[in-house]
Amino acid sequence: MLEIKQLRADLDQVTKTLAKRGFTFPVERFNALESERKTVQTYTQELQAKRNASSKQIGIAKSKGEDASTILTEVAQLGAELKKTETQLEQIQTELQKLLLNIPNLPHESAPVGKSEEDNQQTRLWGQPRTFKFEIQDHVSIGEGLGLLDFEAAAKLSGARFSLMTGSLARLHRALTQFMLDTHTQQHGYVETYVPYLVNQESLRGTGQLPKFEEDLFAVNAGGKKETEENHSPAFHLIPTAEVPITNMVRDEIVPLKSLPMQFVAHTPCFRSEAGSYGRDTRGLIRQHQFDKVELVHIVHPEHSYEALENLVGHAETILQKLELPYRVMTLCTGDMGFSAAKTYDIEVWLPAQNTYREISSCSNCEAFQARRMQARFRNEKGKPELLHTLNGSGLAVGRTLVAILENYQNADGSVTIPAVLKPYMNGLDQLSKAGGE
RNA sequence: GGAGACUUGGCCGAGUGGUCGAAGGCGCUCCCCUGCUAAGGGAGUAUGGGGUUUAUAGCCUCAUCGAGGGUUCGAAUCCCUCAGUCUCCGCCA
Repeated sequence: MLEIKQLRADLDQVTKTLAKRGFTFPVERFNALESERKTVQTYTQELQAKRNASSKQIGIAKSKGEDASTILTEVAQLGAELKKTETQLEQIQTELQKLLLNIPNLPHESAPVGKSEEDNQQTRLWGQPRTFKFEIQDHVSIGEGLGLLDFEAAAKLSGARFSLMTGSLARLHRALTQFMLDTHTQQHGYVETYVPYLVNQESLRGTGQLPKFEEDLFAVNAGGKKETEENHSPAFHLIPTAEVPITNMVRDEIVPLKSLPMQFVAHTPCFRSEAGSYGRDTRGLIRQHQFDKVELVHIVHPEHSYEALENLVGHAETILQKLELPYRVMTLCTGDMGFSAAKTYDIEVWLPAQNTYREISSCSNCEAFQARRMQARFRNEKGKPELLHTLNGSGLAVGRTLVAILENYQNADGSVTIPAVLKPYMNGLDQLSKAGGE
């Protein structure tokens, strides 16, 4: 959410900046609502002040044993008018709030201006894609060939966009998350957290998934219960990323200055409906309704958030470097960034079978955008509450990392070499092979 | 699932219809006193919004005592709904 004061003071600039990401700010509607709000609010508050003063008079009079009936009848007449104008004010503010909640964050000035994916800028390139002397397979053929990956079974259990892994492949998946968590907690100073996978609407509004992106989520109700009657909304949503529960830890909090910066890491499953991506990445593990991710979140002082963003990306990159997987870092252009982000780096890993780099991590500085929605603050140097800056990034998407390992570490005989850093997590196993089904 | 108790400011805790945004205590900040320490004295100490303003200064004002609704001229106090916490019983991994 943007600061309404900024909109009032500098609407032109805001509109221009938002245009960079292809968003058209509803200027006329905003101005109309704002001026209406101002009149109605001022009037309402005048009436309220009058009522409060008179009620106080009545109290004083009664305590002295005097007669208060004159004032009483006077105030009684205020009632209806007040109720009317209060209702009106509430409606206007709801409308304004709705408008504000649907406006994306302002892109940072360092974000390259552009329309789509095409305009993203390559910022770093690491590692050299391996050259294969044999006909390579994609991760689906490799996994299925080894008898460790079964999409048919997954489809039977749940449907499309689910997967089932068994034996050493399932273990490799687990090994990856352990390795990531250990690296981040032991080498990068993150606090490990275990979080709820079902969250309420306030949390989703806080990080920006609601109200605009409800169709991307899975909604959940307690057994037998339908949507609650009042607002027709489900009790919970499954988290689309651990960013939601972790970041919302500071919602409605004023944290002491000395507790900053905070760095949290959590491993969770993520659930996404993938509405609007029909037909895209239908094969394999790339785009699933359920996938695991190790998520990194920073809660920081506003002055240090861009420094924190660089660190965050670096932490995610470390994982790929240790796994010796080639990747590149892309700075997303204004048109390709997510709703809440002011600046985003994507890390893309090399996938030989697709002969391209694919997103495996997305690291964003949301500045105060989420904090303002969440009322997440800290007590600054002057002792005043001030909005925090929040950042999040994948470190990394586990399923896609698994895909990258299968494809980059594949051998001519269909086996897959286990990356050196993962061996300790695999009980010393060297490779995934048909016999290695455990 | 059943029965009961409860939810007030950073913390503890008073407050059952009226000058209550809220006594008192602790903590914290500043000042004074005491040559250190201990003790003592004084002042201050919630958050969000609106108006005014060059101003995140000041002034005026509104809202907030778990959340939402209601009764009333007036609600922390009364009524309803929901959420959460605690105790006991049942069930369960």
